Amino acid sequence: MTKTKLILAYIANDRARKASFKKRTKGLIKKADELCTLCDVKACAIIGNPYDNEPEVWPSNLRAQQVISEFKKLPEHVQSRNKEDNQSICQERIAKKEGKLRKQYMDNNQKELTKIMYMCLVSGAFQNLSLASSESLVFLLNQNIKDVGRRIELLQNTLFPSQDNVE
Amino acid sequence: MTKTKLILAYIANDRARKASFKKRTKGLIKKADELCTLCDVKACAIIGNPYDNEPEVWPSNLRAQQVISEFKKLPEHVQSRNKEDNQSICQERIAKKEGKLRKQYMDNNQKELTKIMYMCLVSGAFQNLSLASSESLVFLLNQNIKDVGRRIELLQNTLFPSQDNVE
DNA sequence: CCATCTATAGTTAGTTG
DNA sequence: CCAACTAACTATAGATG
Repeated sequence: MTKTKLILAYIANDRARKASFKKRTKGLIKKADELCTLCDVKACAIIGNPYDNEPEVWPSNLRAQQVISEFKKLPEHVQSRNKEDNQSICQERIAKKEGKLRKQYMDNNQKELTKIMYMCLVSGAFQNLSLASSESLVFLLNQNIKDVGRRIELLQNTLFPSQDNVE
Repeated sequence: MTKTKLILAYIANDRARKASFKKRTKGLIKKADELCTLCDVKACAIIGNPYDNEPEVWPSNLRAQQVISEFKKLPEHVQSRNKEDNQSICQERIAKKEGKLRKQYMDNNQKELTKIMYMCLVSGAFQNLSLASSESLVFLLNQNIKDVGRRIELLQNTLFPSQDNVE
């Protein structure tokens, strides 16, 4: 990331990949250290090192082992939540996410239409629109016209205030 | 970090600490994901979660276990490097770092002197300097004078070039 | 290979709804 | 509690020595 926007994909170039690995591993460990200091949590990380036989182990071999052994005690807890509960919690979450997704769809749709509208206004070419797009577009244009009307009214009130409109 | 500069210390405020924990844990996992994608490495992380019985385990419980079990196979390798080697490698590194440290000291010293020099020039008060500082200062001033001399020469050659100096 | 630099992308503390 | 926002911050790709 940076100089050029990050493309999140395997870096084919060997040099670049190695450089990235070193920098990012260092950065990751720094972040982990910060988290530990700021929030006083126990944590560990193991990062396979393609350029060395030994993986990067943080915060230290020993402490990692300790965290891991605590972690291994847990699987029972995980299963102690009964399945019904898990299912209902999941479904709740799914519903919530779906709600957000729908909202996104609508936003996207709105933006798409706005784009089409501007393109039409610039090119003057309205003939290639589908009926559905046309109808949506009419709606959008009407909305914009209303917005402009409101804006004009507001400006008139600001520039030439009457006693009714200004305190 | 941000809005206010990060103070790397335990966050006493409960709300702030929890907020920080959530944001940073998310950020950390994102970074780890990126590292995996970009460099194709195997890795795992376990982060104790003070607000939940279960720790954050990344990339998944199962994959973490796999990475850990591979990691556990390694201690032999670690020890297969004989101690002599380890020691000499360490000493090499220490020597290198010490070299850098000395360089830093010298740089610092130089900067300190430059600061003193400017303060003296501004205030005109040279009487409070130790002998050592005075000697260093004289050296520094002579260097600066030489630098200025070279600069003058360079400028003269640029402004009034003679055949000898310009191609 | 490593260190340093710089511009830009990304992260996040604090705030607000 | 969560999501969104913004203003500071930090991280890092790419270039250079």
